[in-house]
Amino acid sequence: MTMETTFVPADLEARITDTWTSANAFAAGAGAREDADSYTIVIPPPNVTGSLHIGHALNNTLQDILIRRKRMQGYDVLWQPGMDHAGIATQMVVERDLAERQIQRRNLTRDEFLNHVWSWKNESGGTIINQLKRLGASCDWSRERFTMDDGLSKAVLKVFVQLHREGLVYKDKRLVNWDPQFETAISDLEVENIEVDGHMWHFKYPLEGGATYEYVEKDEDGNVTLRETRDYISIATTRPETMLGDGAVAVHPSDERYAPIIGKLCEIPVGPKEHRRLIPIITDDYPDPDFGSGAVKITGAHDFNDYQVARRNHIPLYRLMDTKGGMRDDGEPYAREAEKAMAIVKAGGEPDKNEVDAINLVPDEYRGMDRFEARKKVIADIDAEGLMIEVEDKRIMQPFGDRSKVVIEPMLTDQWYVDAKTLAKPAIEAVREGRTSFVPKNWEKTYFEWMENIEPWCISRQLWWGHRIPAWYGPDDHIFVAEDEEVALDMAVQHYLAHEGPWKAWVEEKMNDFKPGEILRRDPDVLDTWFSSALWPFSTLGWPDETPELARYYQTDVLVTAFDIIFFWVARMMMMGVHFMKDGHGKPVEPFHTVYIHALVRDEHGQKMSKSKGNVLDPLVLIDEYGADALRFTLAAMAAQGREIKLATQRIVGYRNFATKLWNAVRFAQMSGAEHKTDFDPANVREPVNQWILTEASRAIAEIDEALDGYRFNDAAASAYRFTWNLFCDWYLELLKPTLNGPDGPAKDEARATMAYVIDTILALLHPFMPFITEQLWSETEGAAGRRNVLALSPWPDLSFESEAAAADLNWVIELITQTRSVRSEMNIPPSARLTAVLVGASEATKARLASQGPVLERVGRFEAIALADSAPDGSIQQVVGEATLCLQLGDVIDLDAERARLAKEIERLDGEIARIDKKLGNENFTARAPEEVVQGERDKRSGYEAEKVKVGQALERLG
RNA sequence: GGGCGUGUAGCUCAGCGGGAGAGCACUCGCUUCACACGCGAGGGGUCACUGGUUCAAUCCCAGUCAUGCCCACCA
Repeated sequence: MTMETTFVPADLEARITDTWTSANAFAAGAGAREDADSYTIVIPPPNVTGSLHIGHALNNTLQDILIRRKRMQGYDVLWQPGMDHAGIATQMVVERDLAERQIQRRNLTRDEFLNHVWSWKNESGGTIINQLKRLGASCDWSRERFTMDDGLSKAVLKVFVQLHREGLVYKDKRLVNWDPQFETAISDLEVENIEVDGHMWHFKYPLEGGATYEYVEKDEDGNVTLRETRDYISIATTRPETMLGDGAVAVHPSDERYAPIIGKLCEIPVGPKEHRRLIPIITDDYPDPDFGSGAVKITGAHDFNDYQVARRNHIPLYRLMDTKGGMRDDGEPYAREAEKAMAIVKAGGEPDKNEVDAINLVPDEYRGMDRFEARKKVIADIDAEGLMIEVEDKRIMQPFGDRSKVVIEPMLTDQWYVDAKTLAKPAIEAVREGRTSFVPKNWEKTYFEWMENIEPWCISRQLWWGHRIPAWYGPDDHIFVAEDEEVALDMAVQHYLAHEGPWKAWVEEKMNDFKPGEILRRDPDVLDTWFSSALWPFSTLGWPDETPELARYYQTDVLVTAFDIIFFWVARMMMMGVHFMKDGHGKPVEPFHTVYIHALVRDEHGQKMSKSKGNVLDPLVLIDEYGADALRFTLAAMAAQGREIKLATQRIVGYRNFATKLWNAVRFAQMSGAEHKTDFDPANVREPVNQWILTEASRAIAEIDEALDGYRFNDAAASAYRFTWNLFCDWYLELLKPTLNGPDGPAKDEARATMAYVIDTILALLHPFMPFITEQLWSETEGAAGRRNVLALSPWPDLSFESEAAAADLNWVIELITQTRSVRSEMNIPPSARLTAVLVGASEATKARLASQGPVLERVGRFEAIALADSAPDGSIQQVVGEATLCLQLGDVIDLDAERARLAKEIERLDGEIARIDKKLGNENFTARAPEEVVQGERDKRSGYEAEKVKVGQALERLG
């Protein structure tokens, strides 16, 4: 076997992937022990339109680390992959695609369009799956699922129908967030509120018939600051175009300024003068008397606050806009429509929603106008009449669609809702009682906060791509919800036959000559994408069928995601999971017992990565350049809990170097005859250096296990890094060199075998982090080891080995060499110079160490020889190592002044330490109240420093 | 307005009651027979500020300042 000096990831990543594939290494249960527990993670399904960004890379790296370790530990592992159909995103992409071929969706039938989507999906969709494979994600790819698959669609239907039957899904007409670009409703979560520069316009709403009143303003002490006669009420608004739909003006009941005109009518100062609408001045607790003029226009159909006020006060809701956000262009001429509206106002009482909705209160000259154009015209018209009081510049919060980026309109429409409040209760309990817990724990607060204030979830979307709502409407618009049309039809027939009325005879007649679709119309809307995502942990396992996979792998273990998905997805999976999944006793089974929330990845300055800023790091480019292993290790090493990840390519370079280091260490071991023995037993190891590295390996394994069990990926990565580089490479391999270069014999054999064993341990420990290079190195050493398996299916290291004696020996060796190097550097002794040294005042133990470790010390410390002596030779540099003093004999070359200075500095340092401890020990409160072992520890440290100081002092004396 | 978080070496970050750490950057020295994507040795920090608890505080508590994010209906 020959290995290049540098590890080139691009050459072997594809090959290693093939190795895993042909070993079937990622299949559910691969390599599992008999009677193994299951370990399941469902992937957060990426959008079918998606491509791998750095957030995906982090998310899937962390999952893969968990999965690969559990697999190696012998669990029955399933990492369930798949994709989300991403309703709006996909429809958008396909529509754009079609537009390039001069095809408009509106010119296609629904089925034609859906065919286009499916063929787009088959040709261009799902590139992210291959990108995940490049990252090394060890999902069971044979089980890939798609939220629009037959099985998952069946789950969606069942859930919708059952929730409807239980009254937890219902249809309602209320204000929703409307996206005028996509012409669909969206949920609260899909709205981003962004602060933008805006204006607030103050207008006069004249009182009916030119009436006047005494307007009085007072300061806090009740002194009158303004008194004037007014024939108007002052209204402020950020959205003048909605004035056309005003239903009232509201003031606070305690606001004395307006008390004289409560119950009177005022005029909306827009539209043809002869048909200005009059609206009542009412009281409500909503207006804040201290804000603006204290009077608020109430536009119930176009503002969420106003909607509440309007409903409370029986004010009609006038819809002004069409689905594109333009001013309505339907109905009768404005004059006629305004009369209808006035008739309603005069009649009083609760207006019929549908009747009001049919009224188009947009003046004729505004009809069909874009909403922003209409705003300009309203302002200009009012200004021209002299009714504008002022324009205020103001930062305002404006809602935008998270996909379309256009301004969202509150719109009065019929939509389907999930009663989230009811479903949230048991989902809150599950977390409250610890059956599901968040890591880090503080995210539970965020979860509770949202779940306890949850609003009805709008689940219908006016799109074509998605799960079509299984609701059918009869000729009288009666709703029948069922899993298919046949059942719905049965329900309808029974319904109509059972109810006397105009439709009974009609149905009886149709029954004789039935044509599908003649009696029932299906709801055209589809469900919110997140509705199907909410079922992902069990729908992917076959539910509603009782499959073996469902029994085996549900409940899943941990869900790994970023905090921005808690509301969209985690909360909804919790709601659906506890509602639909029950154990044998009917108790809810949560979809996962742990939710691990990781950070968002930022650029190196903490800025959000975005195309416009040009600071996007593309994981695929990084993989090409540095290898998937380097990227993965970097992400893991930086994934500390509770902190965002500021990713700099410098770090990736550093971990690429780490991969190269590992590569060369194994290369060196191979060249040195490392022997991978399957029957290697640490208990039979005799040499201290080998016992020491096994002790350290054992510690590293324990650290990594503990860290990964606690989802502290960064700690695990740091332990693996330190052990591999700073202990194994920097010390162990160096210390082994004399033996490896020496004569054949038991010592060399043991070195070769131990070295090979520890390398296997390192490869296994690093495998979850760096699967490619470790798998490659594992196969490089195949011949000697007689490997049975790919590393991915090999056992996770399980070593408990400790030799205190060996650790003490080697720590002494390391200290001696380190100190000598330090002295060399300080005294400008060339690294190449081989020194002669004697050890003075050595204990029996140290003498024994010197005897056994002598050759190693000489080689690694670059000594000509180290002998024992009773006293320090003249003209030597002395350093205290433990209880002994090492004297470096330099003859004439020694710079006595420099050496005196060095020793004096050392004494100064020791004096400082001793003084600090004395201060502590001199404090009676400390000696009396601190734990005995802490006090004793300080005393021990003090005597150590004291002894060292004596020896350094002696060395100084000898210099004269 | 509510909630969560962060301020530690030039930079990016660990640590979190008893001797201030890592990586990168920096300085110095190395053609040491695995590796210059390397080896060795260093310099560099009133651990934001002010109080408090404690024998002991970078760490716990309170407040201040700075800074980031999430949620929210001030027209």
